[in-house]
Amino acid sequence: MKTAKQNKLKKAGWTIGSASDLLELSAEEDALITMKLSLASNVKKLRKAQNLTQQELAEKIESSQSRVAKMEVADKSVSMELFIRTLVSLGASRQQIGKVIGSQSTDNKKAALNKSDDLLVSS
Amino acid sequence: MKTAKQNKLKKAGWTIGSASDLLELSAEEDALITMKLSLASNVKKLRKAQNLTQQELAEKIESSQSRVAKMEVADKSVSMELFIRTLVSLGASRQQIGKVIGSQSTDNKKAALNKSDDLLVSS
DNA sequence: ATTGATCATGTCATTATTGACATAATACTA
DNA sequence: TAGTATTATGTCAATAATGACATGATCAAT
Repeated sequence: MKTAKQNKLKKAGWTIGSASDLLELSAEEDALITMKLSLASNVKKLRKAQNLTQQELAEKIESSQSRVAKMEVADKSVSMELFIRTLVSLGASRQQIGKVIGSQSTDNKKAALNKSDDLLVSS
Repeated sequence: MKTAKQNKLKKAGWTIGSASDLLELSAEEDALITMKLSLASNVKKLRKAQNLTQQELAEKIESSQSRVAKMEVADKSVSMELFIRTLVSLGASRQQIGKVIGSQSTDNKKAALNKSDDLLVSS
């Protein structure tokens, strides 16, 4: 329960903010970070499901490959705004995005979208 | 189906972006805006449910009364990030926030949170 | 009507987020 | 072994979002 999420976070540039000794998250920080991790893994999942390269997705959303990469590793420099705009561009509905935000990313592999639904193909 | 949402949007500073003659939203713009409208109305709803003034909420989230006001009218200058941080501060769970994002705001009165649940009291 | 409390709107300097670029690291294929 | 495609990381100038402040607008209650 310790280093699983935390390594990933330190790597992505997150400083586990305010509290005590080291690496203790407030419930609120945790909620935000959990959301971003889930958004990140779902961006990657949807991109791959549509056989897009990061470069191609970048063009679709009028951004750059490097920013897409940062998204997918949940770099702290990427905002909710960008995550969500990207998922929308990938064809995710509000409802699906809602689910992504409300669920865990299962930290590595298993994406949060499609726990019951399955992959959308979009426009 | 025309001026209901659109007046509110123009007032909040939204320029109905790219497309044709006037006031036509792309599906993607619409999704984003719908999310923000729903977030906005739920911030207001939760704040009131906890009998907080905008000023008090502002202190809680370390912001200002004016920014809270802008949130609640879905001003275009407020980001997803702030909406979500605010709801979290008001005690909303990821799941609840997910629901808010996935549902309509019913444009005026009826908030999206608690379609089945009901008001949370938080910390 | 006047006051007092609350909410709305405009502006601005500071900070955060952005796309772009370079370049490193990691696959994948031959 | 390369060689090529794809993804990761660092940096930075440009833009967007922020909190703060001033000032209006609304609404009660007396």
